[in-house]
This record gives sequence, C-alpha cells and structure tokens, in this order.
Amino acid sequence: MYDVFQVYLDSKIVLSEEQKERIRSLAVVKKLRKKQYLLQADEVWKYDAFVVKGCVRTYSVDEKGNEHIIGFSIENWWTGDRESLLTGEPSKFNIDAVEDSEIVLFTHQNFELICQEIPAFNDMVNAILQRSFIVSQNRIHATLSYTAEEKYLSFTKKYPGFVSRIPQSMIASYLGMTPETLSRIRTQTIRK
Amino acid sequence: MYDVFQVYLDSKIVLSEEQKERIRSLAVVKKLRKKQYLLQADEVWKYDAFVVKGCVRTYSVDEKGNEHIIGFSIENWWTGDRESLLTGEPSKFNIDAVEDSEIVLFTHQNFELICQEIPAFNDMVNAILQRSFIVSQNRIHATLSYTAEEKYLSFTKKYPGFVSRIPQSMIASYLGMTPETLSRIRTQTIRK
DNA sequence: GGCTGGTCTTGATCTATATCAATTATTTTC
DNA sequence: GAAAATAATTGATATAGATCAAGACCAGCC
Repeated sequence: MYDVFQVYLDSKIVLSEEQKERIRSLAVVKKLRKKQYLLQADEVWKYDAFVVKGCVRTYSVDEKGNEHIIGFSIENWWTGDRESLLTGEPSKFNIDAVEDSEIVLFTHQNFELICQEIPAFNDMVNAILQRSFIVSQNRIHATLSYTAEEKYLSFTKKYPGFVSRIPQSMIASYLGMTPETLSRIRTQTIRK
Repeated sequence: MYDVFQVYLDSKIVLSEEQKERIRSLAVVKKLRKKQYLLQADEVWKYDAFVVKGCVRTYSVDEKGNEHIIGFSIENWWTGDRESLLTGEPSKFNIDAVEDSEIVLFTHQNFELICQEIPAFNDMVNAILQRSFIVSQNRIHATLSYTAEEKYLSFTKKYPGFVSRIPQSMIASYLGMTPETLSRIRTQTIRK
C-alpha cells in the first residue's frame, strides 16, 4: 500500500532512487479499522500522515457531546493536527477512520529530516500547505455566505466522490447543520 | 513607514545589509484612504502585501448585496487573495481600508525572486502560511461549534485590539451574524 | 456649535434551522 | 439470513438569530 504514496510523490516531484528509498525507510504504514482512532483529543499529535486508502475525519466534540467535523481526508490527502504539531499542545480534535483505512506515517522529526535533505520535497509540502490554506478560506467564505442548501450543493459539486462514501450525518456535521436538515434539503432538491 | 516592515523582518530573520537593501528596493509603499480599495472583486490579485499602518478587510458581496468579511489585517499582518495569486483567476473578494492605511507591496514576481535569493525569507513565508492555515482551521472550528455569543467572546479574547478600532457591524459580519444580533449579545453580556 | 450621515440600539415580528420523537431503511453481526 | 444496531426520513414544535422599522447616539465638517 505504500505504493500509493510513491505514485503520489512521483506525480509531484522528481526523486532519485536513493531519495525514494530514504523516504520509504522513514515511513511506517498503519492500518486503521473503521471507527478506530488515529488521534484522540488531549493527545499531542507528532506525525505527518498521508492517507493511502480509506477515509478519516477530523472532528471536535463539544460539552453537549455533539461532534463537529473539521475535515475529511481520503486517499492521496494528508491528515493530522498541524496546530498540535507546531505548538506541542494537546489537540482539541479527534481523528478516526470513516472506513477501514491505511495511513503512511512519519514522525515529524523524520519528516523534517526529509524536508532538509530534499528541497523539492520541502517545496511540495509548502505548496500543499498553501493550497490547504486556500481551501480553508473558501470554506469560511461558504460558511458565511451560503444558506444550508447552497452549502450542500457546493459541497457535492466540489467533492462528488465524498457523497456516496461518507454517511450523510457526517456530511451534515461538516456543513454545520443537523442530519434532519440535510435530509430535508436533499428531498427538496431532488424534487426540483 | 517602510521601517515597520523592516522591524518585522528583523524580528523574524537575520539579514545582511545588502539583503535588506535588496528587499527594500523591490518594495512599493502604497497609501490607502479609508474605504479605498486595494483589490476589487473580478480583478486578478498579483501582489504580496504587508500592512504597515492601519487596517484593511477582505470580504465578498453576495447577490443580495450583503457583505461577508473573510478577514481583517492590521499592522504587521499580510493581506491579499492567495487563491487569485496562485491560479491567476479573478478574485471573488474585495479588499479595502477600514482606516487610512499604508501597505508595503511586492509584485509576486519580485516576491518570488526574494524567496529564491534569500532562503531564510522563504522559510519565514512558509511559516506564516502554516500559521495562517492553523488560524483558518480554528475559525472553522469556532464557526461550527460556537453559539453567536461564544463566537463574540472568543473573538474579543483572541483579538482584543480589534474591538475598539473596527466598527461593530464589521465584526458582526466577520462572525457571521447581523449587527443587531451582535448589539444584543453585547448588552446581554455586559449585564452578566 | 449646529447640521448631516453614518453607526448603534431597541422593539416587534418572522423564518430558517434545531430539537424532539416516532417510523422506516439500511448495515452489521453472529 | 434473522436480529440488532445504526442511519435516514418524516412530522410536530421550539428557538436562535434574521429582518424590518424607529429612534438614539456620535463624529466629522462647514
């Protein structure tokens, strides 16, 4: 399953065989059963993690026990809590598997080593970070500007693959509405 | 007023006199009167911009004419539309001055030149990007998890300086509520 | 120092979405 | 493949926050 990550790397940057081997030697592949945690709130996150199979979600749980989903990561996406990683503070988020999943993990120390040794890798990481920031900004924009229905429509348009494999109640949580509201929106929208 | 930027740089990285001179030679300082645009929707954003004085806001306007504020940038913050910069697409945002302001501007070409010539500068930029991403994630978290009152309280706690200098109606827009709602929240909260 | 245009407040109502509850689908599990 | 668990739908009601409409406050400006 590491291959998926290799293919991803090859699509982004050119590496020598030694470099590929170096990166591979520092990676650990972790299998997650559905619902299994990759990170629990109050733990410190210390990795850089890439999803090679399946899907994980990042979410917080409020005092009332309601879950709020910050994001999903499927194959070929990164996951983790960068704030906890950067600050060393315990995370306020949980990350768990929506489906049986496999994750390529680097300790952050090893990851930084790779970034130092391979400038192209470092550039790639920064490009990802920049795109992640843009995606977040767009999500903030959508949250502020859209009605519940518009949020759902733009979500399905932007992430068509997610709709079929992620439970509707989780999509509702991601969009900041209740499952009931999303259900009603869907029947209304189909009718049109 | 360029000095403010120089002080900022000195606080982040160590530069030789020649490097400082080089950076300065590529910068343009732009003055903005209150309400003046730095960027209008449908234009392409092509700069890297640092606020040395005053305050600007980034916002979109929906079909009904409602403004939705994505963010504020005061002294020592960066501003601009990174999506438009990256993709070359016209921006969906406006940026204008909340107060009379001064901005240090680099064309993105020149900015990338600096990044290439001065690795420490490049690292600084990436660190900022990473922090911007984390801030966005936290804002998404707040939007999903908090009530209107909690949003306001966490805003005042996080950005105490903003409350006094930014019109309340703009803060309301930033928090995703109407000015009336924010006004009521404030009187209620004070009463406690 | 009295206009003038904007901003903030306050009140009365309205509405989108939440909540609660029951019913029906759909998975999962043994 | 039946039973149990989980998820989605549907209906009735509640509510946070929006909208609409005045009035109060306040700052810049001639």
